[in-house]
Amino acid sequence: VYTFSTVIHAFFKQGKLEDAKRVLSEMEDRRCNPNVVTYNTLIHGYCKIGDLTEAIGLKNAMCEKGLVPDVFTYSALMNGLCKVRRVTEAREVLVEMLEVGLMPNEVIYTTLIDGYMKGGEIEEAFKLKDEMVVRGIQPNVFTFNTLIRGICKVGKSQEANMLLTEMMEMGLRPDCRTYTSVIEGRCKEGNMVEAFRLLDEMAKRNIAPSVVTYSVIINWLCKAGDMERAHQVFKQMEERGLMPNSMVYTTLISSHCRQGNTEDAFKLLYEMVKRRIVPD
RNA sequence: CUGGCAUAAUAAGA
Repeated sequence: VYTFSTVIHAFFKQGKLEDAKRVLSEMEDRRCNPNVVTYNTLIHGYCKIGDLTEAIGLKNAMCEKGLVPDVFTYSALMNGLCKVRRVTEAREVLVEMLEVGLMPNEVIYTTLIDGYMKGGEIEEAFKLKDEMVVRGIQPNVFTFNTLIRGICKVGKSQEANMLLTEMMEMGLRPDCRTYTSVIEGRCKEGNMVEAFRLLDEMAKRNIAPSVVTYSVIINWLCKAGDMERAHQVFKQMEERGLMPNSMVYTTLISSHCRQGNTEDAFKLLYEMVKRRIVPD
């Protein structure tokens, strides 16, 4: 069962839905009964491709076979529902969990919080954070990153800083994603000085910026029309040994195009092709 | 009965 489940997972990761299905039927042919993990893997796979009908069907099927859904089952389903903007239904799944006596964990709550945040229901997201604490579930770095990204998106950097402080007081170490969100929040306000100060602060705290961190800064410099500094940061990124990806190139290329500078745009396109970075 | 191995959540462009 372990082997089959692993193979199904691998196929889903590559988007090979048909192959995953074939493995499942082979399992059944060999009377190797799928267990909770097998079902969770399938449910997660269907959720990722947005096929909630199939995912929900599988959850019902496993119940009919006498298998009991666990937190993995519920979180996969909730995440799937959230990603297709069916947050209310995701919430109902949480209610169902509680009804059957399953204790939600920080993953469950973070999933829902993210669903509400991305749906613009910020107040509800924070209510859930309080609710999890009341239940004795500690928010973790994922939870804080989700909250911080959400409020940064709506331009509340001050509140983001308060959350940053709060998480550190809890003994949680902000990571690269935490900073990337906060940096984008500052960029969005047009406060590049603070954005660069935060990049510096990361270095001091030994938190390595990623390609995404740099791409956020590059993107906002481009938006401001400051191509010169955008390229400086691009260079800095490469000097740190980070390989630019197609997203970073797209940011620069489209910005050059908008400025009517097709020459530099093509230069970059050739450069990325030469470096075996596939344009998308 | 105890333990181990497979499955779930967070950041950027067009």
